Parts: sequence; structure tokens; C-alpha cells
Amino acid sequence: MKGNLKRSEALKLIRPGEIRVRIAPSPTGPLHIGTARTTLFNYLFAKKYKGSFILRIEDTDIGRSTKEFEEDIKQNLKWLGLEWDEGPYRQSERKEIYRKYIEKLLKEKSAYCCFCSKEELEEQRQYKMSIGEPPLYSGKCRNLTPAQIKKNLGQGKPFIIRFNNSQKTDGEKIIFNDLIRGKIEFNKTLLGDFAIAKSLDAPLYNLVVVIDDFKMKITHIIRGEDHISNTPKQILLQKVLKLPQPKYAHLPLILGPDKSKLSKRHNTVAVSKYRKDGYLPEALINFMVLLGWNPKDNREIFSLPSLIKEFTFEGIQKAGAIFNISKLDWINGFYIRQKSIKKLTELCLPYLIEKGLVEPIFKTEQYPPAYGGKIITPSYQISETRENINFENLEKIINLYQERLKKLSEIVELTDFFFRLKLNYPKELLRWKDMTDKEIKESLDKLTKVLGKIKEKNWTALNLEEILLKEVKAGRASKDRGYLLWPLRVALTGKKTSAGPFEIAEILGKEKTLKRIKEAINIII
RNA sequence: GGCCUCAUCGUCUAGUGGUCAGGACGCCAGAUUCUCAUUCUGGUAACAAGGGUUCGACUCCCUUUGAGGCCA
Repeated sequence: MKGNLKRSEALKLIRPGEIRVRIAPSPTGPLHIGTARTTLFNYLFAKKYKGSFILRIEDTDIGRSTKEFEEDIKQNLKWLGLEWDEGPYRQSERKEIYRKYIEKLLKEKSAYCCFCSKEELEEQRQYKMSIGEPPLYSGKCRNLTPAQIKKNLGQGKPFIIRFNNSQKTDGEKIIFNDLIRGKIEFNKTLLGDFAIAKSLDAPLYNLVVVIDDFKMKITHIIRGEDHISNTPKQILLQKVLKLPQPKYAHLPLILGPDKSKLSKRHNTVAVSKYRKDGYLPEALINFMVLLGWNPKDNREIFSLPSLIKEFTFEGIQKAGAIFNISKLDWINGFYIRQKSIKKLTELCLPYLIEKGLVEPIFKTEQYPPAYGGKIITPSYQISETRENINFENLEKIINLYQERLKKLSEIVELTDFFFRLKLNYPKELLRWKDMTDKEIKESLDKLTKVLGKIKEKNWTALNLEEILLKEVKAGRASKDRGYLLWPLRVALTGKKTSAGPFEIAEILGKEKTLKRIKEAINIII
């Protein structure tokens, strides 16, 4: 709790409309779940104080940055509902700006060219560590004469540009007040002469960030805890360049199950993967915000708008949080149950189509020009049987499985039997408890007889239930409906778990229901 | 190796000197039920350790331990 006072003081300085925050992802991979959460916190803070949220693409690493990844990042941010107000700015398009600053630093002797070789540096490092000193750069090239520099350059010696940390800045300590952690102190001399550019055209991370944040008038930098150690370097650069210092807030990290920073090693870090698996954006948002933030009471379900209202830095946790997928599943299931059937059906359809269970048929209908000329109304057919299936019937199917879904993608596995011509299941599946084959057959025969008598127009789940339950009263099933209903359910679905048999029979229709029962009889004998 | 950060149930967390240490997910059990799921009820489970400060520490201070991050 130390530094708490300072923190609230800092927060008082926040004035609506002046806030400018940013995220600066590198397009060297798809949108990372950690980046998404950082974005969320930036977004919430910006929206809460009516500020601006800026997207900046850090694509200085030309080798690993791609347009595709940038696209993935933008697409998935939009999908999550985290739209930026400004940008995207690209660092690759701003080289001129950085160059000017590097030249300025060089000219003012706040930076210098270092010609030491990698081997030399490593040797030095090892030596310093062996005698128990911090492994900092010696500063050997700090005071090279112009003539020496010229000579080295003339020989084409490779070099990097280092920050000259020997000069006087106020005090030996770099101190800043983190909005989440309070006061954080660093010893300036322990920072050494860190590298700021590989060449005039290749500035390094710490420099670029400082320049960009200044140019973009960023007021608050909200980023991951992994950047804490970069902060004093950036502050040093701000001081030397006489730039205003933004406020900092370092978020706790999202951890993998092994408690290390969530990374590609932990296989599922791409937001697109969750999207494909059938997680809803609102669920992901809700889950991510709970990883490191809470409203100080027991509420757990939050929409984006409500989060904007509720968000505070006080609610942010300091310790890292392990990414716990079972809670995500639970939240996702919750949001799925909140969906209207129409909406949920629209969300599930792509999965059924992708797996080839259902195909869309596009019919173009003519309308008078006043109504737009023509519209395309998709209808659907079952791939295996070429039967038409309208949206309402699809809705009925989805409706049965709404409360069973944790992820949209599961709809395929759950409902495929509706779309199959033939079911494949072992005979044993038809057996309820200790039933003999003969008894199973009797139950199925009885079903055939009773159901066969029901007229098409009375073929509704409600009717079927009433009639079948009346039937149950007689015979062995009177004590345990399973003797009649289990074989029925298996005959219709081929699965050991499913929705209720009456509802399924209704959707299947009389003909298919009787056909499947007949097939079950064939299996049993 | 140096510097920095962090530390409450398995996991996410509430708790700011006096609480039977609360909630959620998970797990277990029960109710509903042909199965599964939903829903409801109940249960399981935590203050890293050691010193202080104090009448009293999960809470404040120190040390240790552990975990993580950054640096090359």
C-alpha cells in the first residue's frame, strides 16, 4: 500500500477530455490475449474520461512484421469491440522523425556511437559478473574523438548508438509514481549506457516509444508489468530531450499454468483462436477484465459499457493472474444462454456449414426497384440428404442445445445427428441398465406401434410426451422411464447424452423418427 | 549475475488492526431427471516462513523463502 497517497493525488489530476492513451502492438504475430487485455484497460480508461485511444503499430522489426498480422490485430480488436479513435500510426512510416532525434542526441553528446564488437561486450560482461559488479557497458567508446569516429566509420566498422548516461541529470535516482504500484525507484547509474539505435535509420524500442508518445501527446501509458524496467530508461530520455513525462500504470501480467508470462509456448494466445473456437467477444472481455481487476464487490458479470462506468485503477490487482480456461468456459456459457435464439442460430450456422452438415442456398428474388431491385435470401439444405431446412427449424435445433453449449463450435458435435442420413453407434448403447436384447426390442416395437398411430398434425413434442408417458405407466417402465425413453433417445441420436427425445422427435418428424427406430431394431436383432 | 515487481482456498479474488477470513470458477454430494446440460441446495479448500510494532495482526515494518519480469 505504500505510495497510495501519491497515487490518488495523481488520479485527481485526470481531467476529462485531456486523456490520451495508446497501445503499441508489434505485428509479429496475431493479436495476443495479453495485448487484448492491455487494450481493454486502455480503452476503459480512455472512454471513462472521454479521452482518446490511439492505435500505433510498432513495425520497426521489418523482418518479422507483416501486413497480415497487422490485419489480424485490427480485425480482432474490432471484433472485441475495442475500436480506436486515432491511427493506426505505423513506426515504419515515421523514420524521418526518429532520425532527427537521433541526430540531435548525437550532436548534443547525449548519445554516441559504440564500435565495440559483440565478443568484446560479452567478455566484459562475464568479467564484471565474475567480480560481482553489475554487467554494464564500460563506456569505452563514450569519449572517442571525432577523428577516431571518422576513422572507424571509414573502415566500415559496425556500430550501435548508445545513450550517454554519464551526464548530469537531476539526482542519481529515477523515481516515478506508478498509478497501480505507487512509488518505484531506480538507481540511474545502474542503467548504464543502454543502446538506443542500431543506426540512424534503426532506432530501438526505448527511443521510439519516447518519441512517439510525445508526438502523439500521450498522457497515460498503461502497459504490462514487463515494461517496468524500461520505464527509467524512457524517463531518462525524456529528461534529456526535455519532453513532458506521461503518467505510468503497469498492469499485472497474464500467466500461463506454469506461472510464467503467457506466450506462444502456452499454445492458445491468439484471440483469433478463441474466436474460432466459439467464444463470444463479450465473454472474452468479461473474462479478461476479471483477470487483474475487480469492482470491490461480488459482481462478476460486466458488459463493456458497464465496465467503462465502473473502471478504476484502485480495482487493479498487482500480482499476475493465471489464465484459467474453465472460468472462461463458464462465462461463455453464461453469455450463450443470454442470446436470443435467432441470434444464437446465426452464430452457430457458420460452424454447421464449415463442417459440411448444412449448406446455404442462395436464391435471388426480384423486387421492384424502389425496394432495392433484388435481395438475396439464403435458405439452407442438409448436405447429406439435400432436404431443405428452413431457418425456423434450425432455430428449433439450436434452442434445444442453448443451455448445453459452452462454446459455439460444440454445436457440431452436439447436433450432427439431425443432419446425418445414417447413425453409427454400437448396439450396447441402446441398453438401459440391465435390459436384455429382447426387452430392448420390445420397447422399440412398442414405440413403433404407438408412435405410428399418431397423426402428422399431432406430431408435437408436447403430444408425444403425453402419449408416451401414458404408455410408460404400463409395464416395466412404470417405475423407471428409462426402459422406454433411453432406447428411444439413443435410436434417434446415436449418442449417450443429448437433449430430450420428445423434442428431438418433433424436429426429426414422424417419418425419420420411425425410420431411426426401425434401424435400431435392426441393430439389436 | 544485477535491478525491479509480486505473494489470501487448485484458479480468479474480497479484505486497509478486532471477521466463524467473504464471493466466483472448479471439484464433491443432494434435489429435479431416461442421459447430458440448465437451475436450486449443501460441502471441500487459503492468509509462504520467521522476527518485530501493538492490548490485538491476513492487514504496518524488517528478514528469509518462493514466483515472475527486464537487462546480455
